[in-house]
Formats: sequence, structure tokens, C-alpha cells
Amino acid sequence: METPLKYALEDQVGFLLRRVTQRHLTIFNEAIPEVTTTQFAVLAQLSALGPLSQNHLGRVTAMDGATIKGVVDRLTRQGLVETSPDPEDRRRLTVSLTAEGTALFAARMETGLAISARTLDPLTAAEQAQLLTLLARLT
Amino acid sequence: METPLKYALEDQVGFLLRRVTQRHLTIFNEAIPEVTTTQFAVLAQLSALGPLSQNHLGRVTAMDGATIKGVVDRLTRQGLVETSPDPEDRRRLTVSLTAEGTALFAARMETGLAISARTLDPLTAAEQAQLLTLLARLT
DNA sequence: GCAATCCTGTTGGCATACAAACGAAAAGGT
DNA sequence: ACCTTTTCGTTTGTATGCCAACAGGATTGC
Repeated sequence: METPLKYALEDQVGFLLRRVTQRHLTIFNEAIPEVTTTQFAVLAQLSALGPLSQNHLGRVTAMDGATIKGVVDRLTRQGLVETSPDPEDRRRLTVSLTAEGTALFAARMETGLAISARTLDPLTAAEQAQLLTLLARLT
Repeated sequence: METPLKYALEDQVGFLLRRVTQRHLTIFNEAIPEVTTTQFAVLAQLSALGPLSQNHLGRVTAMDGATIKGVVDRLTRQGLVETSPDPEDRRRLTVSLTAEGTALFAARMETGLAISARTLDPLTAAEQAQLLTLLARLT
């Protein structure tokens, strides 16, 4: 008497994560079309922490070296950040917000918070808190 | 007396989702190096539902037309799926598992379930169930 | 002081993802 | 029958996201 194993895709964490992420990205793109989620994360961390080396910036935004480079390049092209060599360490590239980048983040920060709220909207306040706690533990 | 608004990146759902997804993908790649998560999802749905049109396959795996095409192309190149024209509807391309694809999914299905379990490992059984329920409601 | 190691940024390659635009085929309405 | 609308698959373009390999600079061990 053995139960035949079934693989229900809809019940797998990975699939659920992907679907929820898709919904979140849709909400984000509608609300903040100027930049992407990862670009916004970079603006947020530069705003909170000040200028950082490119690799350090990658660490605080959870992107590896190759990824953060692409993001920084595109933000530079848009004039939202700028890079300068670090005199202390000639390997390092310091990334900082431009006036335009500072202004954009200031103007869109509240929208950013609203996007998170909207993503969690189907849940009650208690459920939202629980979800965030559980997700944080899976990090 | 107004509270200055802060944007704590680490507390935003989108950022948490991205980090948890990163951890999940790492676990998956180690356990099943032959295919990616999305490719595995395609194999799972073809295994569960039988041959499907390419677009239909995209819907049951949550991928848009452009994405599912790339995934099917790569799986075809690996000999895990094959496509054939649908005589009923000349626009349609029927995608089905090859013997090799069927065998691979059968051999890796349990591992797939173990990957989900490993991803959720930091949580208790009750917390795991709760998380899945909450995520499903955000779909 | 110097060799082994580590860190930083860059590049190339592969694999999602989605938008937009397109042609061909099917379905529906009148 | 005919026209409009959908659906299906394709292609192009942009943006993550990771790995692996690399070069040059900084650090550490000895």
C-alpha cells in the first residue's frame, strides 16, 4: 500500500514565490515607471547610507558583482547616480546619488511604501506582519 | 511633530521575496543541476497534464508567451520535450515530454519535493503551512 | 619584505521575465 | 459571407540574476 507521490506545482514554495513576485512587480511598474525594483533598492540604500563602493552597494541590496554593475550602469545612464574613483583604495568605485537621484527617491519614497502595502492588501494587518516575519526567517 | 518617513528596504515585501527566492534557487541548483526551476515546472505540468499547446503550457506554469517559448526551446535542445504541429488548429504547437524528459522528471520528482522542504526548513510545520496559505492569497 | 590570499570591479555566457509589435489562423457577431 | 476580435506563436529590446574567469590592487602570514 504505497501512496503514489504527486508533485503539485501550485503548492511548491518556489512557484508561489514566483507568482507573488510577479504580482508585486506589476504593481511596482504601474506606480513607479521611472525605475525598476532593483534600481529603486539602490536609490533607497544610497539615500539611507550615503555613498558606497559598488561592491558594498551590491551587498546591501542583495546583488552580486555582475548584477550590481549593470544596475549602476543603467542608473548612471539615467543620471540618477554617479561614480568616482576612491583615492583610498584604487580598486574601488564610489557610487553616490546625483541631485536628480536624490530628488526622485524623495518624491517616490512614499509611493514605494504604498506599493508594499498594496502588495499585502489581501491580508489582514496581523497576517501581513506574520508573513513578513516568516519570510525574514527564510532569508 | 511629524515623523520623518523612512524606507527600510529590509522590511519591504518585494525585497524579502527576492532574498527568499535567491536562497531557494541556490538550493534548487545544487539539488537538480540538470534543469532550472522554470524548466522543472514545465516538466511537472506536462507530466501531470499530458501534452499541451505552448501557450497553454505557459499559462499553467505562469509564464508569458515570450518566456515559455525560450524555456521550451531550451528543453527541446536538451531533448527533454518535443513539439509537433496541432492538426486541429494550425496556429498551435503541441509540446510533449520525450521518454528522456519523462524519465528525468520521474527520477527527480522526490528531489523536487525535498527542495521545497529544505527551503522551508527554518520554519515549524505549522509556520510552513501558514506561509504557504498566506502566499497563495497574494497570488 | 614578500608570497599567498583576498577583495574589487569587469567581462562573457546563459537563463529567466516582460512589453510591444507582428503575421497567421480561428472564433464570433451580424 | 464578411468583418471584427481573439488567440497563438514569434521576434526584438530591455532588465534582472547568477556563474566563471580574469586582472589589478590591498592585506595577511610568515
